[in-house]
Amino acid sequence: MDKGHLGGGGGGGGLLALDASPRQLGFLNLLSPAPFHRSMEADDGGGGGGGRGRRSIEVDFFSDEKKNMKKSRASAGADAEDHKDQAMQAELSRMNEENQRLRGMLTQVNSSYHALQMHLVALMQQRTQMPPVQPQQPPTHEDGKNESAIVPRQFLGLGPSGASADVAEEPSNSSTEVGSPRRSSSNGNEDPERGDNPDGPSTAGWLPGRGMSQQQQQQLGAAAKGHDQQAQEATMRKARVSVRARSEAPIIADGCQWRKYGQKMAKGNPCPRAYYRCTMATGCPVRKQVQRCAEDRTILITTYEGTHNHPLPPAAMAMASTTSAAASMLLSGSMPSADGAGLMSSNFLARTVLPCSSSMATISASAPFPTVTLDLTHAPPGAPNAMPLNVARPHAPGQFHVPMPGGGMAPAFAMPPHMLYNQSKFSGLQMSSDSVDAGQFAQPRPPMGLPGQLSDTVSAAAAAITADPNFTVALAAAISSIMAGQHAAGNSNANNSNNNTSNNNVTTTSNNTTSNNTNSETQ
DNA sequence: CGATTTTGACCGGCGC
DNA sequence: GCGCCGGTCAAAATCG
Repeated sequence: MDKGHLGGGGGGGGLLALDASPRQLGFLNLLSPAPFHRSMEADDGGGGGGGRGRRSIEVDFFSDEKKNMKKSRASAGADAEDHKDQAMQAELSRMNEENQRLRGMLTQVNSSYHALQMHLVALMQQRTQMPPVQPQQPPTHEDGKNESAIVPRQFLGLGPSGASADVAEEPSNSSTEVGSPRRSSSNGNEDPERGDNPDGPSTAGWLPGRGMSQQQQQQLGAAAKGHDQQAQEATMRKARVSVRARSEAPIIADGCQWRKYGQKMAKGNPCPRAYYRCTMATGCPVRKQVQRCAEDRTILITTYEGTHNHPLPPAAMAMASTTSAAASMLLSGSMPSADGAGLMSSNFLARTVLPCSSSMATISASAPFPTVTLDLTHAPPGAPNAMPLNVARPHAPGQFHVPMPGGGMAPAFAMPPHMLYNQSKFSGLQMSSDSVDAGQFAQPRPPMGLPGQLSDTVSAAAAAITADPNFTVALAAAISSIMAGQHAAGNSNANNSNNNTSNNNVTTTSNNTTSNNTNSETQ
């Protein structure tokens, strides 16, 4: 299906798919010959039937170059055609050079990304094969032993299926879902994976929402674990990851293919909320809600729910991993209600995301579902439209807003930015010099050893790219997911050190009930 | 023709 | 029990 690449394939609707196909995904396709651009739809949703009436907008990050060329052309004027030609050619050649350099940079970035990706996969595999109880785990964390066993899996595959299926079969991260929908009616049955796991309605991760929960939960209960499991599962289904990013596009390009299945006017927000379902695989439980912020319509709020149950392209994996990671954090006991814990995980997330976007990570307890919010609305340093958003954003009582060092607020943990990388267990990422470049990318700075002009060019390119919410989201997702993996692995460390007590607190919230083995539930 | 979007209707949860 | 609201379904429309 090459039809729509985006948003669900664009198909009938003519939607441009910002999101979808890996091919088009800017983040991954930095190397593509065509200028880095993304297409987008203007306007949220509204529109009349089936994509008609929709208009698409192409955003070209190199448009400035084009403009400049035009300008130069105009200035040349009629008087000197020769000069004009010469100037044009000079300009062109210069542009070509810059282009090549940019491509080189992009190649580097890409390779860095792949390196990260590989590392992530390696980590995931390690975690998968790792025995439940880790040797280094501090003895003190008694309750945590379950977690230690579990969390990694959550990272790998939050879902029930994740426990078994993911290890053996799934190449990518995937597996179960964090949150989830309810009614499966059509989907549930079709799900191929479910067929594979007969025992697990529960396993499948995607449980038909409302209606099903009872029946299947009954089955589950009978099967074994009982209420705890049920509760946990429920929580899993409900855990959500919300990403706030500045984007004119109707949806964030996260590398997945989405199909819109509904749109509703949400109370208190003039902008409609759109509901999307992942269509990369039949029966994929992942859904997302897209809505513009009522206060600032340039901000796109994308809420992910669930974990993909199919292999994902790298780009999609980043976001998918993030949702899993975030959910795992939620489930690992660091709930919002738990002060220390929430703060801890919030900070963790914040630190995770910080490097690339100076954003905020928020964990919301007030929401109906445990939600981790990644606020990427703060453009990276050097980015054109950096606008503090949090100012306008009301802080709900139940939410923890973790100030990011780059965000103008006092750092939760007083540590120099560079420490964030290291202390965030970023060491794992620094497997190659290239990875470091990724960091550069995140925090634009003049590349070393590059000529002045080039460095400017690179900075500009970096700024342009990082300014793209899609990129920041993807990068943030990748990093956060990796970190989450570390976190999960070292859960004993992270949680134990700070959250041990939190486990107790967790119980108060419905969310928290899930703290135990999520994965095992499947069987 | 197949895939997708749109949109009204439906369902279930929740608060009163 | 009733109404509100969020989320989903599914028929119709549309596009490539």
